[in-house]
Amino acid sequence: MAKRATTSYDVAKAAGVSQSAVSRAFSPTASISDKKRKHILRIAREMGYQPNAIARSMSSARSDSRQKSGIVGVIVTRIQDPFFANTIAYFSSLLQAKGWHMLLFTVDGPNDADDALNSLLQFKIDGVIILSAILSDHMANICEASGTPVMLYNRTSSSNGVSSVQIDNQAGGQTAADVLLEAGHNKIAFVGGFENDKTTEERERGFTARLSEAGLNLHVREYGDYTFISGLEVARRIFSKRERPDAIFCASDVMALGVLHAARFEFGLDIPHDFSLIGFDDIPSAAWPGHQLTSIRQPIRRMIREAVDQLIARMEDPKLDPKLETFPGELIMRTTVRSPAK
Amino acid sequence: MAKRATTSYDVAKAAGVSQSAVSRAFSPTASISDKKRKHILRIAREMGYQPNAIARSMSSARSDSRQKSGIVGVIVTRIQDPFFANTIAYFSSLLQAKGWHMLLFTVDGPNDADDALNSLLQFKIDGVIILSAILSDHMANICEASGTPVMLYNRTSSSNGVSSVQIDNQAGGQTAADVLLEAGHNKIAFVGGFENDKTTEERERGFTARLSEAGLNLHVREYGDYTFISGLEVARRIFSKRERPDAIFCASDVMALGVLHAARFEFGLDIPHDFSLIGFDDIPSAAWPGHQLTSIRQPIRRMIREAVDQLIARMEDPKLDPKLETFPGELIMRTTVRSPAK
DNA sequence: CTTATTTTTGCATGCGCATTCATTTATGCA
DNA sequence: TGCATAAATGAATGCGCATGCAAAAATAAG
Repeated sequence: MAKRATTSYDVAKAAGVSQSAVSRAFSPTASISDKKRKHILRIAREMGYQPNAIARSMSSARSDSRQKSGIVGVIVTRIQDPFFANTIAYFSSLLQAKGWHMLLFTVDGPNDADDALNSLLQFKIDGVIILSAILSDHMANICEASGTPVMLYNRTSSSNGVSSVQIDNQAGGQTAADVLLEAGHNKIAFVGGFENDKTTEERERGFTARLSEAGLNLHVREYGDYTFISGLEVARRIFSKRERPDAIFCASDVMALGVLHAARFEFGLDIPHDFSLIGFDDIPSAAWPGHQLTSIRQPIRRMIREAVDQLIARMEDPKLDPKLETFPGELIMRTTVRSPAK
Repeated sequence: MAKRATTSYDVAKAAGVSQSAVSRAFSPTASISDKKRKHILRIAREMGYQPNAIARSMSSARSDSRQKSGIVGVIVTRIQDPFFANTIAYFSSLLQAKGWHMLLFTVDGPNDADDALNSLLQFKIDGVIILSAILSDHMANICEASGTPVMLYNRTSSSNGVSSVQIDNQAGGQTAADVLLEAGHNKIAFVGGFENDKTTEERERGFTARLSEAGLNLHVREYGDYTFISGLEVARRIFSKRERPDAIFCASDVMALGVLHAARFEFGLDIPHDFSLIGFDDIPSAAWPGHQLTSIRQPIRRMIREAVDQLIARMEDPKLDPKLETFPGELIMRTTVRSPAK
């Protein structure tokens, strides 16, 4: 029992028609009589025949200038992070709803996208989405040359042919500073993700710029790695020192929650009485009753919808120019920042 | 500028060799001189040539009985759930480490796997992993017939050719009951995921069986939908009633955390003084300082490793018989169950 | 009923690669 | 140096499908 899958030839023979007819039966726009199509589809179903998507994309390399695989490559870092998990989930459902498939590639660091992309490109994917990782100009050019549109999500780039969708990190940092300043704080700390991370840098820049305007310097600056654990550790370092800050801005909610848990449950501190805390992203757990974390929300649904629409448009019409879009964050006031009327 | 990708013919011409030579240069086992291989690879790199994986899997349909795409299909429900996000992340990294690619398909309900699989099968994937969804016998047969090994994760099945890896839900439920019984509780509640969900059913069965042995009936039984919000809602229902339970077993940590937050921060209850709480899965946030949730841990690393190894083995040797494996859960005692010496 | 037109249909072909087969070239051994 | 053997090479082929093309069938018009 050779497990060869049934092909269009098998179906053709069984239905007493040509292979072309079978092919046309499965192509909605092809010229074929209704009667014959129905007949073929019936036989095909009986035989459990499904067109081979691989072969299909092979042959479509003829007419089109490029093969169409119906596959979008997605490169992602830190998929276990709730923020990214949500993002992927939404990307996936949107892509799927529009008939695209998703080839997922996880990478360790933001600089590993190149290798992953190379690997993905072998599949002649129709487009790529890169989450929170950077792309070398070299790879961008290769994609451009092969006509593969690239969508950078959470990062931006000036390379040719690269679209991007991201949050306004700098403005978000400014907003955070405004809130803390208005609440009357002056010993303010910043907790970043990685030290040389673009996202962290931008949020920090916006934050410190506004502090400077108010004549303030950062009281402490610490870095974690965007995980809860690292938030915990950063907090332990911060609160073990003699002079504690009276406010902390974390570059991500996940880390902010780490700080919150360490402060409340390990140091017995009261938020916002002992210090104010503000995060970034507004992940679902920021809103949990026991957290009530004030945060800068990313409108991820809108952002992802935009990213997908944009990419699909470019996949369907390669001549379209890429767009670089930036969305504003939204301050979500909860209870971890003390009120100005202190 | 026609954006046709460079092919092995292009490289061959540039290198002054035959197309076969180029193909062989990229095939580690092929017979080709070192000198020529190096030369070809150099030219190929310069031209940005990458073998076309699609075409490669097309042609491999010749010798093998089946095409090899190097792609594993993964069908998953509720990807935004932290438990699943972690699971996917680990699946992805393992698969990738072994040179496989992952075509991800998200489905809404546990019964939607059939459609997804049909869609995936068109890509002549080499294997499928189905997370927490069920597969009809019909589809199982189709996979069997096409020689596509199936791995059911978190579910099991007696269909032909289907492997499975799952936690021992029933034993887990029993353990939870034991812990609560030993702590001296007698007004015990169960909170399930979906009402007709296999996982919930099994955990509940093990749990109530043990309670029965101790001469106890469930004090309350409620169902959510495996989300934090639903845990919150269930807790509100439970604690609004006059007679509150003195212990709650939740079919998942996510819901247990919902219950915990509602109880502590909306009802001002003390855990475990007012009631004991136990969850299932042992997700990372169960261990957060402010939660310290007692739970039944799933050894997901080991389980996933096993699932991947098993699937790969079957993809490489289709004659291997599928295995059905069940792993024991491990009780992780934290602080949400009161100690027996009350 | 004939001719012009439109719709259906099958044949043949190529997408990019891996591989078989026959041939050529390099290597080993006496 | 000569012959046997092994390694390297290129030409040709097919994987399963979509599609251009020409021929056939169906339909419309006269």
